[in-house]
Amino acid sequence: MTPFSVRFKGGRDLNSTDQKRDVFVAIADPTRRKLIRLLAEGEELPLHELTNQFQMGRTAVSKHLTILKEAELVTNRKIGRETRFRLNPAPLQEIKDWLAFYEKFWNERAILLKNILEE
Amino acid sequence: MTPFSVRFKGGRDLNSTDQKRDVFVAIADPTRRKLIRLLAEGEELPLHELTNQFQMGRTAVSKHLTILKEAELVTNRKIGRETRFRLNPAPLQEIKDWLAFYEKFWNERAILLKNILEE
DNA sequence: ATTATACGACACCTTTTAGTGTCCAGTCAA
DNA sequence: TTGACTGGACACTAAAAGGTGTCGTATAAT
Repeated sequence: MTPFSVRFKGGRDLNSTDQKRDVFVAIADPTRRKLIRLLAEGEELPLHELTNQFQMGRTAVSKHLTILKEAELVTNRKIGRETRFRLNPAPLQEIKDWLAFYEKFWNERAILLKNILEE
Repeated sequence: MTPFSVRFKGGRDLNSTDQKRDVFVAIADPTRRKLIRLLAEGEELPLHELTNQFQMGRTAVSKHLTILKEAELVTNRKIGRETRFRLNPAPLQEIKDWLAFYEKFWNERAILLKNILEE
């Protein structure tokens, strides 16, 4: 193991580990959904303040935030000694689009059920 | 009366060990999303036919279907020697509701961005 | 009656996930 | 300057996830 293992996956630009996470995976974890909720309400929050809202340690929360960041659901910047996080809801659009496709199926189903009941 | 179990939102339901899976987790896996897609298009499909659509073995597909079933996204019944699966899109409503809450945030954000651009 | 198909139930393996604790470096406050 | 916050970077671990192969048993086909 090299001390600084640089791994670009597909010719990514920039320095940081831009792992490109699946949004579906990102929102699958309840802790991460709670983080999203907190950031939606709290505008911009530092790590330690977010950590206060959980029973787990700072490291764990930080990791969750990293995953959210990789899914681009969150951005962060350093202010003094703290790192403040902000929600970016845009990637949720993908979920919405995915759902939209199936919406017609549960409408069809509802109509079907209604017809059956009317017989 | 349908031969397979009818389910309601909060109500208890019939025989099996209903593990109650998180819908968010259920849709996090791409294989399971593809299964949902196939079942949406295919009405009612047996396991072996679903398995044909993947490179993995039958056992793996079956496990994914179990998870979908535990999330109540899928129902199944035995016809002769085959087990046929059917989509139940209803639980997707939970995802939709969850998204709806954040929709206002990305609208606010869009408005904010628009205002900035107009300056 | 025999053979092929479909699938549940296991046992098993590897990788990922979600958490921990420790160490070190900036930053702020006294 | 000293000392307390804040958090990044590891190293490590237990459990869950996602696969595999095999065996036994209904069912269907010949």
